[in-house]
Amino acid sequence: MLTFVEENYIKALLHLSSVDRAMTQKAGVGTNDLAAYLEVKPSTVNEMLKRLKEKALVHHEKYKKVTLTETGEVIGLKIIRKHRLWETFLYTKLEFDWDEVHDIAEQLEHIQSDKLIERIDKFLDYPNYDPHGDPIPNSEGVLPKRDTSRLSLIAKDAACVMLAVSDTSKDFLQYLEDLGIRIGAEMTIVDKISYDGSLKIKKEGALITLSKKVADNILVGV
Amino acid sequence: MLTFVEENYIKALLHLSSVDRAMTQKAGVGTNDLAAYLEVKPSTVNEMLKRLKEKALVHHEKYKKVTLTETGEVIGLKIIRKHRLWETFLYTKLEFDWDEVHDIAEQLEHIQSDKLIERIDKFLDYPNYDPHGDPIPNSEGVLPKRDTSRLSLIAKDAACVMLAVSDTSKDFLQYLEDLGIRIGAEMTIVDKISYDGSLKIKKEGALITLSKKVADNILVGV
DNA sequence: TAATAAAGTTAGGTTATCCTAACAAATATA
DNA sequence: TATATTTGTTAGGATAACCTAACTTTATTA
Repeated sequence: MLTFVEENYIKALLHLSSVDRAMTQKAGVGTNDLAAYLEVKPSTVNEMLKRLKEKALVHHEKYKKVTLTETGEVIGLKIIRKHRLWETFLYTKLEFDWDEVHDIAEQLEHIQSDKLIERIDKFLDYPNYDPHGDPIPNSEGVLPKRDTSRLSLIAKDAACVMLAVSDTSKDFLQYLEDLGIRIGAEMTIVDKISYDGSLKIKKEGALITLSKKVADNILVGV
Repeated sequence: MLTFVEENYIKALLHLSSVDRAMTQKAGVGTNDLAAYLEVKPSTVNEMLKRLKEKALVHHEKYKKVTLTETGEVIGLKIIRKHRLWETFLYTKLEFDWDEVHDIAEQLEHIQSDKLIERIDKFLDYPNYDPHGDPIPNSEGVLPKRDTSRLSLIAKDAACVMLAVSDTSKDFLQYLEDLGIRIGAEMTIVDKISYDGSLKIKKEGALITLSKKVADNILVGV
């Protein structure tokens, strides 16, 4: 049985290594990056890594990068599963907004009961994606797969549909909400400004201008 | 903000002092009793009481009994409210059995979000009693009141309806389940055996014999 | 490649929560 | 009421998770 804090380290490692994996090939995570992400000091991380290594949840050699073991990754995926199922529950059953669910799910994801999470899954009718469009691992830890692309990379005049966001900060989510941009929205790229990478889209007849930063964090399918 | 453990001490104090209050007048709780209930050593309790006193949650003087302050009691009632609402959620929405809900609710009751608990309350349509018949404090901490009596104290030939249990152990709850005795069941006392205090009841035409211990833990209304 | 900067580690300290063992006060009983 | 028993407290120690400060290794760059 892992502590609350140990679970957070595992989850952080999974998060940081898949962020990485998207660009490079599976580099492992640095002590400092992990410390920054968890908002603790590197020495604290070091100590914890020692413990996680003893528990065979991470690979770690002095002065090298950290990676999760097979076991560590399975545990991490289970926590992600719980987090995303709870978010979905809060959003669909309790009518929370999509920018409110993350913080509460951060707490709920640590509840220990396999039976509970399977019942929640059933209660929600086995959803594949959470309110931010993130995939929910099934009970075996397998993620549903689908192709997504950053909106900023879509060609001019192409049509696409919004599938997910890659930033779940309140600021960003509330901004999208204000613009009426939500998951499932269909849009067409009307223009791309090469100067600053911003783009103009058409959604339900309306024209909207989005900065590159915003367009980078919107994931779409074609 | 209280820690998980501090919350458990408050809840234990509330529980032990209301158990007491039922018999005497409001005696306060002893260090040893609290330690036994929480399954820690008296010295640990002592240390914690010092901290809770600093936070103005308990009254405590050396070698005397402990009582909750006004603030402490309000906090305790809030935790009880959360516990019982979660139990009700698990029972009515996720189809858990009444002997399964307690352990999971012990974890869920520590989730910090007023909005969440109010939404759960609404989702359940503002229940007054949990699956064991225990009253759920409202958002002001006020308990719904009603008269109950131990089944063991009901007169021969009297009819009554089961309202609650005063023991929520798995053993007891499963035994009642097996006997088909559940909340809302109507029954009549057919016979009382003075030798051992056991009694014979009639429920839906069937005769059932209950030990004094069992009858003590069934709460009924007339 | 040598110097500097960045990243990672170690040593020693703090707090919350637990423990055991020894002691003190209060209560029960002979 | 004197003694024994129960109840409550104190002292000192352990572990998890954090910290700062000093140090070592690796990476960068002049």
